[in-house]
Amino acid sequence: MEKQTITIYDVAREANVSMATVSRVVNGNTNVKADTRKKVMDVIEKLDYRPNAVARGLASKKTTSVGVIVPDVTNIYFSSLARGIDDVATMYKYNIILANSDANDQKEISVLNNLLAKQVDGIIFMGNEITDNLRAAFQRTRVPIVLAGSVDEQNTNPSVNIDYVKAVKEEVKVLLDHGNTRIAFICGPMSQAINSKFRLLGYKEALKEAGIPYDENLVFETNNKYREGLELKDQLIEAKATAAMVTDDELAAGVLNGMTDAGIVIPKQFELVTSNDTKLTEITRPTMSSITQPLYDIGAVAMRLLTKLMDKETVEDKEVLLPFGMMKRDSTR
Amino acid sequence: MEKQTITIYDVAREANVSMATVSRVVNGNTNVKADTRKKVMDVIEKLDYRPNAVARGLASKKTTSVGVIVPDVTNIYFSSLARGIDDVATMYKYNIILANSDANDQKEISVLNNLLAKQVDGIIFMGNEITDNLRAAFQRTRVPIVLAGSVDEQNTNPSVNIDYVKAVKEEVKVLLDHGNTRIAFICGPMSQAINSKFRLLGYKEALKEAGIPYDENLVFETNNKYREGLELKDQLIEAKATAAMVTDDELAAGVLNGMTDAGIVIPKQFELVTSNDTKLTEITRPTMSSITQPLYDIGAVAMRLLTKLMDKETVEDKEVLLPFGMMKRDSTR
DNA sequence: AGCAAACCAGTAAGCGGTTACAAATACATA
DNA sequence: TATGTATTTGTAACCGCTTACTGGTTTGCT
Repeated sequence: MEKQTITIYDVAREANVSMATVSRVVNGNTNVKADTRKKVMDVIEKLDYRPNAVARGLASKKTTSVGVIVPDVTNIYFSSLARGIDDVATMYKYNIILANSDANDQKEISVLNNLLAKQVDGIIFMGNEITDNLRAAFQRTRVPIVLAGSVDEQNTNPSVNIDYVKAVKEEVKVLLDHGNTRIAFICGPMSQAINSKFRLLGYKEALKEAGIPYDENLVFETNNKYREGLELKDQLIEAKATAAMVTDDELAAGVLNGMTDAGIVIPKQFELVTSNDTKLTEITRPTMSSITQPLYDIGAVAMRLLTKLMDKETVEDKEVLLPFGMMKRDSTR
Repeated sequence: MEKQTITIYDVAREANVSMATVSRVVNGNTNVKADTRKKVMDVIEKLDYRPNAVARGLASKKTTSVGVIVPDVTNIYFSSLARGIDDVATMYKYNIILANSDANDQKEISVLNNLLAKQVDGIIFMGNEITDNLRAAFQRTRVPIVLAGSVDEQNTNPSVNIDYVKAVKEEVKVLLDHGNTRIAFICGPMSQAINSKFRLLGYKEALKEAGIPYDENLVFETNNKYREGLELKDQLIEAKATAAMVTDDELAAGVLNGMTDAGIVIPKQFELVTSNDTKLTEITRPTMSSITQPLYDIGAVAMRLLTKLMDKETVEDKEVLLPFGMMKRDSTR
């Protein structure tokens, strides 16, 4: 009892016009007389006709789908971006094909190829490490790709971010102003440019301007996991850190709770600043001061940028930096 | 300089075979002589040929894409499910087209139609309120649809869940065992069957067995937002509640922090149990006791079920209930 | 009225694959 | 060697839609 699908032919027959005409009204082509249009629309309505997007895609070479590559949707930083992407995509009649990559080079490439095979019209990539392989794969396709909340030191692709160097620098300065001289820098994988080339730089610059020597023992590289943050307390104490700049909220929550559990009073004895201003910053106790980033907007702007690229509009500014801010909450004095 | 794509024809020509043969080797059809296969594979390799999934989809009427409708990816409960779905989908060579619905009837229906127009092979639906309109739309298509972490009282679609009635009942019993007699039930929209028909029922049953009368004033309906939980403190105090069963972790975090901010010591003066065992339960202080649900697995199993349905395998058990548990943390005594 | 321009609608050739069916080749057996 | 069968491969129709091109109607203007 396969319910057979009705095609453009059925509509054409029923409306006594050619399929070309039906196609025209479906696509809003203006070269159709008003009453013909009406007649066709009525039949479409009556037959509950819905054009087959696959056939359309094949014929027009546009699928109105964009691929979204994300390390892990479960991470609220990325899901926030994804939400912005989806909303704007919907606005422009695109669908998103979402794929988790676990920030794994191999997966990223296989996922990318997969997406390209599906003929997506564009791709939004999140994940901060752009390996040479990946960059090469990016280059090999003519499908526009934009990076969201992710930097590539070589800037081969359009991207939407905030100025991480400056943001970190300013927050570290706040910490310095409070009299801290031993400020820890707790970040994700240094293999990611965003950490090693940008945020760390901001941290160093702030120290430098304050005339405080950079101390490697105050730098902690992690995998951005809550649990890792939790377990950092002893090292932090041993390093005599009195404050920390953390690059991920989950990680920061771990650090916060770990220190608190160790009996350290925050912010009195230890100040902490995090980076992404996700919901988590409000949920922890004490709440966490943070660099504020317009996460949703980063996604939204990236998608908007992508639509322009897909329409072959010329975009002047391919490297968008959105404004950031600082939100003081209870983890700083 | 449009980099032209290479098609199955190019491969056929280059390998001196017909396109049918190429198609066969690409699809792993066994009716191909070993050396022909080799020859074709070499050309595919050499030309870096990747079959056009859209054309394939049109010809074979299978897109290897499944639609995933989710209220909001930003909610960690749903993103956890989504992650399970994606992983299993990838395992079975499917891609997921993700769409946020904001749990809004209108959007859900438009998104559904959209997905169907894209010819997805199946759909996973999350969102607990299945309106008649939506149910009708579900019924109208022959594309298999499974509900993940979402119930429909009328059970018109296969689904994967835990036994919410029982889970809530057991947790409330724990609270009762601790001597609480005024236990609040704080939930999301009652328009969602999962709250009004299942969890509330579990709550009532537990009370009944304990011989405690049901008191409407102890039931709080919200929209599952952190902020709402935060603001519930006065009402909770006024209702003389000494414990609460909460149906969403973000909401619970709000309640927890609200009460704490109001000077109530948890769990000494107020006990709290939440429902989804997401990362949040570990991040709050005190940590939150929770019903444990295999969120990732619910998504994974739902997707696996869907693959069976898409393959037209007969599935005996269309209403999967996964095991749940209880995790005692610091928000209960 | 006559003719060009503007407007509408139809025809048919793809888009890049899958697949039923036919044809060709290989292999086995008598 | 002839014949039957099994195995490979090729041919071509079709999936449902877009769109270039063509031709028929209207409309506007002299």
